Amino acid sequence: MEEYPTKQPTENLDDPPNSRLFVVTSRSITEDALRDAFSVFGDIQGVWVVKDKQTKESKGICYVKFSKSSQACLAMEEMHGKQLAEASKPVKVFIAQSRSSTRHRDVEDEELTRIFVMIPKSFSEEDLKDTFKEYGDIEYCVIIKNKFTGESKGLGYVRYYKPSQAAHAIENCDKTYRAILAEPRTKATSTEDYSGGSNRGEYMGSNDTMNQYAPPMGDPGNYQAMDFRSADFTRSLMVSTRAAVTQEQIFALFDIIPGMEYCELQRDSYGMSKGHALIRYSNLGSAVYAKEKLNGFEHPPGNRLVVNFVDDGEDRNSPVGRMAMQFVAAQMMSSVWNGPSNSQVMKPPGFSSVSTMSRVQTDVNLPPLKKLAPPDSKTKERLFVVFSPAQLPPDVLEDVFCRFGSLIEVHLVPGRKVGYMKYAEKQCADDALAALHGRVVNGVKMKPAATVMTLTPDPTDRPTSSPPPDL
DNA sequence: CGACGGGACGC
DNA sequence: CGACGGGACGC
Repeated sequence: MEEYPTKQPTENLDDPPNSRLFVVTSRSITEDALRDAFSVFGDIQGVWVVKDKQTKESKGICYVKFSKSSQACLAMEEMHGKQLAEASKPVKVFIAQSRSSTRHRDVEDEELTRIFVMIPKSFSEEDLKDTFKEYGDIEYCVIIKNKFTGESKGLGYVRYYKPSQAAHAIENCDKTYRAILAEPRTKATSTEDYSGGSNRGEYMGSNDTMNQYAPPMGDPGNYQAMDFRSADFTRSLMVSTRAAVTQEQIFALFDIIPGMEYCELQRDSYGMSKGHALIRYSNLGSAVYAKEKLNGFEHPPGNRLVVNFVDDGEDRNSPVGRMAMQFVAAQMMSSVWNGPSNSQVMKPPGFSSVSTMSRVQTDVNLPPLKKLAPPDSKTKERLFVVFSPAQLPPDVLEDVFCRFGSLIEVHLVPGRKVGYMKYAEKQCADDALAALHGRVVNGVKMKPAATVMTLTPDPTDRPTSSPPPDL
């Protein structure tokens, strides 16, 4: 009759996301008491009371895993503050931090009540509300619009009052909405007041510009003393990656440069990498230096990281920015020679040769690199490319296919040996096709072919010359 | 304040 | 031979 196994594999703890509770309670509360109290809210997959290794006594902490996030959220909402037994202290109930996360602050309702959805461009905020109100009371709906034209970008936010409502929406709404929990806004400007009612005032009370929710992850070490360190010079970087990387990998890489105060890989609702990480250093120099050295760094090999400043309109090439960077560089060099002046570990092997290696080996005589066309360029031609024996990494493909000009985007079909190269000019696509058909890059044979555009193009736009070879 | 076990897959 | 993703908030 083991309906509810107490154990489950570690890899299921966060699946689905936010389906596990962190419960702080009296040390006297037993697993059975917890199970009794929480099982009415859903299917419990496991209960674990954390005990002292030696004494085997409960530490007053436990985890309760549900099969669904909505069940866990409901249990949290209903049980928080309740007494599980006579004379026991009221329980505190939170959604457990995912096991892969290194953060230590509680998961707040703020992070669990807003969803992010893809909607038809024709949707008004009223339509959005009407669609999602069946899952719970909505505090507000917002559609992301073009700032100038006011046209919808087909994306929206829905804020519910309770985490269980947001979870319910994510679990049950039509898949085409692709509902996920919204990432909290990154800049804590905090004076938002959508409701007129309950004031979400967690951010109030901090009257300086230091960031309130930065876990002190890096060790600022000796560099705090430098003149460049001040809230005014605090700078953030955005790291983009196309291949999967872990939070730990990004952390380790950017922690090489002293002064990292914040590092978070942004995740989607399934806990996978979304391809972006936010890094913040305590000072401008470290941020400038990190971008200088790590932009283009391949990690893992073949996956080029792109590092940019989070755009705030500041000029990084200002004399003070360069001085700040040189200051950090000098500190790091001296630390390499003299040994670390603090607990920080410097540089991985090959650090100095960042981004100097070519990642493309081919017999094709390639033209030089060309800039990509802007992402919003209209696609005039797509090449359908078949790879053998396997796909090439997207950054390698971008490197190769951009060289004929006007490349907008590389798109690989997941799990298949094919992909698309989008071009803003037909001639460029034709040139790439002619130069690359049947050629080998990094041991992979490529067979690009022109595709039929679904949106019928202007006939005057299609020259009759140079038909695709070999087809 | 209050954060992560014990035991060991299966053809 | 082969075939279709994505996605972020005026401070």
